[in-house]
Amino acid sequence: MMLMSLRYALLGLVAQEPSSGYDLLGRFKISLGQVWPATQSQIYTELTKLADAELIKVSDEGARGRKEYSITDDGLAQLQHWLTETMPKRVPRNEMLLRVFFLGLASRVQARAYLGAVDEEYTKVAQHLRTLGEAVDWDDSDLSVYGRMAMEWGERFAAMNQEWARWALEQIPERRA
Amino acid sequence: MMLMSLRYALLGLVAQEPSSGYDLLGRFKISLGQVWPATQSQIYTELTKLADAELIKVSDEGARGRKEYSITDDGLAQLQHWLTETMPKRVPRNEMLLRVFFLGLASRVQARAYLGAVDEEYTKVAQHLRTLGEAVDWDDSDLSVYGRMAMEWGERFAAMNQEWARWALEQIPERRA
DNA sequence: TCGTTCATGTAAGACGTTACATGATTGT
DNA sequence: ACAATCATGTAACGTCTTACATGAACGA
Repeated sequence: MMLMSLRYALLGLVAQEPSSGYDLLGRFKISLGQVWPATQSQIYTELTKLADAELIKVSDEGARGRKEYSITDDGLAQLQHWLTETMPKRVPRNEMLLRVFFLGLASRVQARAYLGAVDEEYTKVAQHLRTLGEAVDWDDSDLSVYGRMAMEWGERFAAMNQEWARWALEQIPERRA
Repeated sequence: MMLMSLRYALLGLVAQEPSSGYDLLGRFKISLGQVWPATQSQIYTELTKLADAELIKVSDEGARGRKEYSITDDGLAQLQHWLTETMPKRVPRNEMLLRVFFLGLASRVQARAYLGAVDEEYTKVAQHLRTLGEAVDWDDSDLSVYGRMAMEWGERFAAMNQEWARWALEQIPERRA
């Protein structure tokens, strides 16, 4: 069984609101792209496939060749199946942790520098998310509720990484014991 | 600039200890694979490329066509550059969170079931990591120190996800307010 | 008119997964 | 003898990234 998460990401966005490829590109840039990145190339290619499979259909055509897609009944059914009947099975890749495995090949100073950089990085992410969260005015719509949930996860993830990085730094004494 | 994390994962493992493809496959299965999965096919293909690029070399040949690789000076230099001079730039994909974005398309009952399943899933992961951590006897070698660091990250990550899932459940009242 | 934004599409290549294929060695 | 394990390699296909290519419409 193939995974095709991008497929469901697009199906989900189109289900929330009929959109063109260009619209979707923007929505990936500002929100979804932090959770499931996709390039312009990928989006247009997948939209064509989705339309061929009749999971979405062109519901409107506008200026400059704009094609607005809407979800079909079939598409909605598949989306809901994915959402409620399946669970993620891929082990997520983590490049930051991959380096930790090999930190023994660098000096203590370098290892400490790395962990310090991780701490700093997530401090920035945390700040960025806080700013973003304050800029949005959340209401009690589904989009707000679940959007905030994703945002909260991001904040907790950033905090967890910071705390871990600081803890990890303490495991490597600056000078040999 | 290409990313090639698998390349560095293999370089790192070979640097820690000269290994055959088969050896590496085992090490991915028990530890690294939780952070950076790789299949048998990928490992053998990449080892050939690495040897062609002279970042590793065949240092021993054994029974059954076994080829043991060791890292070269060039390979070690590139590995250390990656380790100390570069930082991850990819946005990690998160299929679990992707679904959260679209939970508004399911019923409250289904949304709650999903978050409950996330909680359960990470409870299992947490237990598994605890068991694993107790089974290993950690010493004060680099491999132990940094291995434990990665393990600690996993435990904190699992705990964070559990706490988040429980918090998220509270955001969706069982009955309409 | 001229730069920016809107808008779509394709090609090449890197990276990842699944499946197929083969055979030697070891232990019972 | 036979099963399990050790050991390597390739093919096909799917997914992702980078780059190329084109042009209409809008606003200053």
